[in-house]
Amino acid sequence: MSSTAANRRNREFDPNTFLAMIGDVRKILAVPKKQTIFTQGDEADAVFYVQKGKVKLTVVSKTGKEATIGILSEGNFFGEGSLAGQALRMGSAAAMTDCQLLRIEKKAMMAALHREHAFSDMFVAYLLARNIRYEEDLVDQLFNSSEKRLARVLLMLAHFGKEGVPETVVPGISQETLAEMVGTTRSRVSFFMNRFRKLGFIHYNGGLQVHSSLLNVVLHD
Amino acid sequence: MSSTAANRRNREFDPNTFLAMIGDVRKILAVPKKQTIFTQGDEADAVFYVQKGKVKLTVVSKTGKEATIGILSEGNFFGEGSLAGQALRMGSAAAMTDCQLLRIEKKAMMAALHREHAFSDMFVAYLLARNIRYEEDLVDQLFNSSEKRLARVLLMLAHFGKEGVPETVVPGISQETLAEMVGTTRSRVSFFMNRFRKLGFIHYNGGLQVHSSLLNVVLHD
DNA sequence: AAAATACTGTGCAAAATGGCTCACTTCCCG
DNA sequence: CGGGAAGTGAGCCATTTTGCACAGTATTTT
Repeated sequence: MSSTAANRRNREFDPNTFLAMIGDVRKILAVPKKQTIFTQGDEADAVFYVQKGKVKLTVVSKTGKEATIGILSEGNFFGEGSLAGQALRMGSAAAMTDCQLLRIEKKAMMAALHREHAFSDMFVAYLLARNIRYEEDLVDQLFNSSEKRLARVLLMLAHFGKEGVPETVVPGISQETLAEMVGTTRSRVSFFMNRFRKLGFIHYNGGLQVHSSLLNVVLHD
Repeated sequence: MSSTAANRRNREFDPNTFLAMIGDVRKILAVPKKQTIFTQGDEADAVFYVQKGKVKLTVVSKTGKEATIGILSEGNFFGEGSLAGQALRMGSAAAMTDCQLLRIEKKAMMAALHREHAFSDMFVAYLLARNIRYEEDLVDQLFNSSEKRLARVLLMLAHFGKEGVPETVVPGISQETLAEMVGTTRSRVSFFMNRFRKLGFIHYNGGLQVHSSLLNVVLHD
């Protein structure tokens, strides 16, 4: 459902229109896989827009635990906290694949939001979609067991519905990362993944294949 | 921190300016305590703005469990999902106290967002603040035990920092509701509340008093 | 004021989860 | 190519959490 929103956005605003609205085209970053984009505690003075690739957002707690807040694909913003007055990054961002990012200075972003109706409309649409997504994640945490949460994360990572493809591979994502997204331990993820595999919900073929029947885990009592 | 953002908003946009921007002043609702504002599954064709009072947002799962997504005070919007294309309400909203609400038709809202820069800026600021709040809630769920989550919820409900008041009373909120917000069972809430009381972190005086020392529960390992 | 309805404090057994450890397997880098 | 680092599958046990159940205490309602 968040992919639906993303598609809607992409139809209306291709990256080029986008760049024109911001004005400064020189701030396109090519970030290689695994490279850090910003770190928790850094000064926050810019917003990023993913043009290509996948970005992982993480937070580290005072006790050293790590959580993964989200994995963003093209068409998404991150680091928007800076626009709301957060002076420091509340989390870290890193490239999971080679990425092409647009770095937008806070000032330029706010100016564009004032100036361009279309841009502002688009950003509002993005924020609404993001809100919905966060709300869903939160509800998921409040309602479901770690097993169901894992199933849901896997389904979302598989990009179901995109072009009607019945199943898709998730690029090398570790059980550790899955555990951080689900909010549980790696051993638990290992345990459930094997259960899913034995039940035929997922399949290893070089990469990881998620079968849509995994939905049953989420939907069933 | 979300109250900080709310204050900032209120300084810049008082309800009257607001009304002028929307145009139609006749849609102010007076909602008595406990009354339902909308129900999960209803058609979603309007956004609401809290001018006065407290509103509780809840979601019911397929298995009948209930979760409380948030308790909103004045200065907040709710039901914005409708603007993002959600045709049906994903949750329910009910008045916890007598409320004064502004009901804004989806069309009027979107028109105002197009037309008025100031209004659009304000709404973007609101959405950013809301995003931050959701992210914090999510991180809290991923990191902390139910005891710490309860402590955090109590602290937020107590509106700390508002005018430097060291402690505040939470109006009649049941353990059941707290459990729904924290994502645990009522018996667990009862257990922790008593622990907090014995440790002097909270206090019953007719209403519930939350002492700032409760912060220690959240901060300590 | 009596009856009906919430709400709260506890207790307990069953289930789920967290936190480790250890042995293997893969993958990447020098 | 070899070694080291990272990732995975399993098992074990202490805690935490759930899911009831019940009795006592407020609150409302009539």
